[in-house]
Amino acid sequence: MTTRERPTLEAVARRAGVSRATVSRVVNGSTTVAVAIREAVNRAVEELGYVPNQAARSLVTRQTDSIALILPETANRVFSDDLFFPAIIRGVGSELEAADKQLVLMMAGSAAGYHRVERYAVAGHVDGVMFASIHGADPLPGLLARRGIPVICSGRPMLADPPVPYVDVDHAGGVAAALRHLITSGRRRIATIAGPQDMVAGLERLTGYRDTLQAAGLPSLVAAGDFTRESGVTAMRALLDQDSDLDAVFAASDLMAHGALQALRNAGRRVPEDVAVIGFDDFEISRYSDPPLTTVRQPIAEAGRVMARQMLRLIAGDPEIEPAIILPTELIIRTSA
Amino acid sequence: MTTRERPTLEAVARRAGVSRATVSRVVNGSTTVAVAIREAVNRAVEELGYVPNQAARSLVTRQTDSIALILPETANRVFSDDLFFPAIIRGVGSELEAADKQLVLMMAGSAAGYHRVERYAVAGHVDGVMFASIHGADPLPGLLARRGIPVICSGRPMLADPPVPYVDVDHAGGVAAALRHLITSGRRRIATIAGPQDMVAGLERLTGYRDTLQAAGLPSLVAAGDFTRESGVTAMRALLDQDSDLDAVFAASDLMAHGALQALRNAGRRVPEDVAVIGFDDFEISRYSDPPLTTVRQPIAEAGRVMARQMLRLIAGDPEIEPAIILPTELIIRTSA
DNA sequence: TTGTAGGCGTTATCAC
DNA sequence: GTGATAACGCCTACAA
Repeated sequence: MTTRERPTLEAVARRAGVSRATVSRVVNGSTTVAVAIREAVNRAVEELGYVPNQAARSLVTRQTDSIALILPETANRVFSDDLFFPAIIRGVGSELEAADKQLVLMMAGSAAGYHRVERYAVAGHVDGVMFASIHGADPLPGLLARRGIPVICSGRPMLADPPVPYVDVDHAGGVAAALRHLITSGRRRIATIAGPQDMVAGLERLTGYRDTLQAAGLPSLVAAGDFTRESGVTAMRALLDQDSDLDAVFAASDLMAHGALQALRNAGRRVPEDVAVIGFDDFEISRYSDPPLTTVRQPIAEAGRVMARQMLRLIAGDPEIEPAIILPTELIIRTSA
Repeated sequence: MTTRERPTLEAVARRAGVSRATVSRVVNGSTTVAVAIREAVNRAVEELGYVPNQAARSLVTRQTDSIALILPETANRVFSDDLFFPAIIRGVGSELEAADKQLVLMMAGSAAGYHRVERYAVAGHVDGVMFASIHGADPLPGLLARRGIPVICSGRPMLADPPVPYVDVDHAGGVAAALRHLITSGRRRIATIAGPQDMVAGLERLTGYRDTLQAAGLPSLVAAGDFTRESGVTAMRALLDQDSDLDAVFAASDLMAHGALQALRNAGRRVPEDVAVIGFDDFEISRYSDPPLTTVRQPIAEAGRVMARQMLRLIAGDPEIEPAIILPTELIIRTSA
């Protein structure tokens, strides 16, 4: 390991025969430097392999050019086979890359991790913080915002002392479209597998289900899930126990829908002949399920992109950040319903 | 947004009626501070909500307590439905969390992104750099190592000017076990869907296939893939075109195996009756495929954990880092073969 | 257009 | 034990 001493501005200046200030100007792209000198400096930078020390730089500029994305989950949940996080990371990443900002991903599943994240952000390690999802009345977004740190949430924060701008999708509209499709095709005993009720996405999809069925004068039947495939299997079994004649299920996530498909198959039900199934997400794999899944598509990657864009505006000091942006959802009809 | 001024050491010192040096000692947990003073300082820290400025701190300590994990792919590839990256991130993340280090994930798919990553690391933003996978003769690991930055790779780097320590799995052993299983169960026309040949994982699995078949005196039949499901579909079709009587396929990744299952079904072949299929990875979803996939399990998350552990030792200055650690693979027999 | 000099917030080396 | 004080490497008025 060649622990070569890292050259400083000073070293470059000496080599180029100019002052530190001039080197700094060239490095930062100032236009008020004579061409000859600029070239001499650039040559010296090249020869020495000079790269500015980030700590020294941000000590004075108070900027780091990197932005955090908080995943308030354990690594195990974030990167299991749930494709929500990957999609949002993809969206955020592409947008920040275009802006030449560095994305700093942070998993904050444990209490310790949570605290580390807070300190990390407050310590000025990043210029802003985005939240990929929010559990319950999470105090962190408000806390950081109060510290003067730019914050944007994906998903409406349930609590936000200083209101934090957010990006979300139209849960209610998507659910309503799904249920209308089921009702129109003659289904009358429509159950749901709900998502976790400490998350806005889980709450709003369940509310949408209840409201729509009530308006249609149909009974509702609810089983609890947590967005995972396993919980879908369990919930589907519970639903069949409660009403063996149900003819449709709306699952609040694609993974739970896949679990439901599996449980239905094991119970000897045909999909969609006996029971129609609709999910929510439209992950890639839902095109390959057996049968291919009818589902509500939510533009997760797009939400990530929009969130990153809002963050960049916030950091740039744009005073007119929309307090909320709601992206549309769309029913994708395949075979399962 | 309450842009409250961030308190400094100075402010805390004034409030507690001590010097900056003493506050620094307390904050950093020095034991040589009188109890009464320590408490006074802690109170002041609490009241002011003081958090050390990371830039100032690392300017002098030359440490950041964060470690980068480079994903040399576009965000689209990293977080598609390929579960390799999530697994390695999970492993690395859990280990670093335990060590109270911050994991900084960086996607470096584009040339620009690649360059940004290099600068980011050289600028001293992180204490060390891990590579999640390596394409071809990637110069970056060696380049960073030459700069004196601690580097660990997952997967043997093909090029490493100063040799870089790495963690990998036993590709050859896994492939051999898979092929032995096929041969033992009577298969004689065993094809393979190879992975990308610019990656060690792709290379070694193909080599393992060729060597084992040759030793068994069986013919080999190879189609190229790139680890994705789609490439698996295409490759399987090509293989059937070349030898419609083949009776087994070894795919170098689970996703390609899934693609192969799909293509075989579409071609009217039964699995495993007509054609046996074996994959490589053992992702969660492979337990749910139709039929459940026989596959070579590689301990990806464990590789991530080991890699992180080596990195921590490297940073701590441990002089005895193993140049290579190879983790075992295991054949998981399900239904497809 | 270029150079000088002060300061960003910490840590660490000294005396006291 | 505690307090001055000098770095750490860079940016940026301000002067020249």
